[in-house]
Amino acid sequence: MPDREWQKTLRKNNIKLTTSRKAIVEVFEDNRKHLSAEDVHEFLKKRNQKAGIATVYRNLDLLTRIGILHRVNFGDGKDHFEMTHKPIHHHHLVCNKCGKVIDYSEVMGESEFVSHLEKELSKRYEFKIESHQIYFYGLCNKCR
Amino acid sequence: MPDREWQKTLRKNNIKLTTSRKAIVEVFEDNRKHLSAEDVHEFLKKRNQKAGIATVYRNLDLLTRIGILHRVNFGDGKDHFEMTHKPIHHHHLVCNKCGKVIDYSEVMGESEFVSHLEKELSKRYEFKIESHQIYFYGLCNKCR
DNA sequence: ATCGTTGCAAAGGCTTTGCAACCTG
DNA sequence: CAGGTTGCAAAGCCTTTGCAACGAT
Repeated sequence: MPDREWQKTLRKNNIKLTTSRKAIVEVFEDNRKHLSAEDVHEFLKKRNQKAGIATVYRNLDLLTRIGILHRVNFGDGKDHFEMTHKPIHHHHLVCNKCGKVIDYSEVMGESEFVSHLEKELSKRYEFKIESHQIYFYGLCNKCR
Repeated sequence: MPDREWQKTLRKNNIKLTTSRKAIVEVFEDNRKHLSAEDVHEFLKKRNQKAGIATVYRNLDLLTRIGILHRVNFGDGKDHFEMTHKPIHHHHLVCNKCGKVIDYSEVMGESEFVSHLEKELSKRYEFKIESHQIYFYGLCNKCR
């Protein structure tokens, strides 16, 4: 089986492919969602691939630093992570009442507009933009 | 002196205008920035309007719930707050290296585009959108 | 064999909470 | 005067860290 993209990234950064590390990335591959450290920890337990919670934190941080994961924040007091290379680039809708998070993507013209914004801002502030996140907050269909 | 807008909001929600509460909002009025609870606490000390840190937290939360403040997150592990009704609506650029945050506004076409997005998303997900936030991450001019 | 990585438990940082005293409307 | 609000200290949560044992290259 050929290396997956993220394994190349590990090698390129001289990072070892340990059992826990591999298992953690696989949780995200099988679970295309924004998981908290505790979520990941739980998923690993279910698969009998237990890793200490400290290991989970250390790896989420490391994988974020080298660009395999993204850190997102929904205002619930903990960090969440998701794979950077999802099939489709997306953003989030967060319910202010129940905390539910909806991923959305493919709104017509959005990516073009974001490119326009990035170009304008990087020029205006001499800022090298590497990523962006858009959040909409409100009430979901159940909470309205 | 006529009531300021936020004082009406307090009254409307049956919330008392206490000394600490007033002082906290004034910190934001004089300091149009994204402050953490600790920042606010410090500013109050400087003005000899000390309030316990718990009071600061409780009020930041309350003021956020009734819409006078907005909660923003820059990935530094603590919440930051800013006045909702700034003279100009704005978003943030966050430096991944030094953590510096730049407020920006008035990029041509941005507000029109966001309205378009909101309309589309609220229809698609039956979601009542109340606010939004856009973050760009990258390297500031000093860190590049 | 080397040096990164792991687990555990302890420590740390931010935020929330219980409770009695206090203050606003 | 009633009920919201405050201060203080303790407790709660999420996250990080020290250190010895372990494991990938």
